[in-house]
Amino acid sequence: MGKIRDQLDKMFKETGHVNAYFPLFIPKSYLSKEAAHIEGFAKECAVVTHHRLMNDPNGGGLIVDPDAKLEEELIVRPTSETIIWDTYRGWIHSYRDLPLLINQWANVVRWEMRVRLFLRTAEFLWQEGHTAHATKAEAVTETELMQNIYAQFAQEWMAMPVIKGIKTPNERFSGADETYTIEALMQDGKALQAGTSHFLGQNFAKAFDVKFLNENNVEEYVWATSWGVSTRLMGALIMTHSDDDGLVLPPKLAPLQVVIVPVPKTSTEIDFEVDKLMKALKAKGITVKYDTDQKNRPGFKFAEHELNGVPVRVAVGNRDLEKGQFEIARRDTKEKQFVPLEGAAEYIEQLLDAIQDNLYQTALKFRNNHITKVDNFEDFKEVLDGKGGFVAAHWDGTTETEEKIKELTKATIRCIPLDAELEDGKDILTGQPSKKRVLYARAY
RNA sequence: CGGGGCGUAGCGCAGUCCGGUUAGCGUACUGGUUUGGGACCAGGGGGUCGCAGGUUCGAAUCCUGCCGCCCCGACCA
Repeated sequence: MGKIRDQLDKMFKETGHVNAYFPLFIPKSYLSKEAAHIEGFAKECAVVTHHRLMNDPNGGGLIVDPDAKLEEELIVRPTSETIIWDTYRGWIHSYRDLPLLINQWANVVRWEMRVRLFLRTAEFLWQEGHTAHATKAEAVTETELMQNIYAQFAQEWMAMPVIKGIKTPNERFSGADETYTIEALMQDGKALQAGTSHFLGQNFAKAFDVKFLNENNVEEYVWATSWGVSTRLMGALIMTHSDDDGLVLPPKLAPLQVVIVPVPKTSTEIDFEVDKLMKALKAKGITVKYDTDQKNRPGFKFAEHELNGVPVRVAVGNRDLEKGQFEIARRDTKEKQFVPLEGAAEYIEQLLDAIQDNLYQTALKFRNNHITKVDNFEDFKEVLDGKGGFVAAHWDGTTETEEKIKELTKATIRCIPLDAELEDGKDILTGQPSKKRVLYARAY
């Protein structure tokens, strides 16, 4: 997560955003100010009702002190729009205060009924950007910019292809006018929403009365966006690349990029060559570890580092030294190559790039092979139950149809792709006319 | 809250149906020999068998109640 956070943070800052931190507790009254917003989150809020514990006079141990009830309950933030917009009211008065481009890294709580490691946990770390703009066009541009940054990060850093699209009204963020999404496909054929960017219109500005004077001295409500990705990305990373031998990490995000395993054990000659290689790698900014742990044998170490997804393994023993070479293995394909001692660092540098690229290409091929066009409901069900993945089908644009299909098949509309071609067709369920295909899938 | 499953050594498990030696195996631990794909030999320790009642000469095992965890359903990034 460290490298994920650092890189995203860098990309946010490069686009003019600054970090800030807002309170964990949100007074209940704030949350209720935006109607759609509270409707979406009310069912999954952790609520603070008391501020003190005491010893049970009947000997039952620690209990909540009934006399310490709060006048107004506090909600552990499920997201921070309300408390941030309440704050923005005091910060924004003039067009000169805009745009306001703030991001925060924070833990949030959504009291889910069912949790799933990495993908859906009651508490999770995420970043949430909250921006305020003078015009609608500028806010929409910001929303699209952040979707693009997420897509770029997913593809260039996580080696995970994503589809950029917008959500249907039904799947939209509570309180948004439009939700932009990046959708990924996991190896089991299920889709995963990997990041969202919301155009909030003036909904929160109106709910929290955030106005500014424009250049013509006319008072207007400000336009808003919010956008976020979470530790869910770690789940996405794991489920996109891993295999039966364990994790497979893209070199750009691997905490450890190269591990060197001495075999049979360390010796002065091996140490000498390894030291040279490590210096050369470090000079290139490559993270490397020399695994001199005496407890385990080389075979164990090989397996262990594969399990942990280390992209490149270098093995070196006396036999190699006699031949003046290292054995270099890549995690993604398991291929081994003997490489001369001189120039090994350059070889590894290129290999890391090759692995990064190969992971992306492999995932892209899989994803593209799992987008299936269907034109009737029978085929639709067959693809969902068999092949899985995204199903590109015509939709009549109504929430009723979307929900009916969800009820019948458990598939939801993941997004309306931004690059969807205009094409006359008929809704697979109702036969009503449709102008473009949307992507359905069973999703996490 | 409904349906299903599981609680036995630090961790992972067998034993429970059909009650009966001292409750066992793997791993971890210690020592030595090893080390080119998850080593071998030896050693010793480690347990209120989830909790509470009950049946019985005798309960990890049968009965009743309770507690905890996991999976599936309604929710969701």
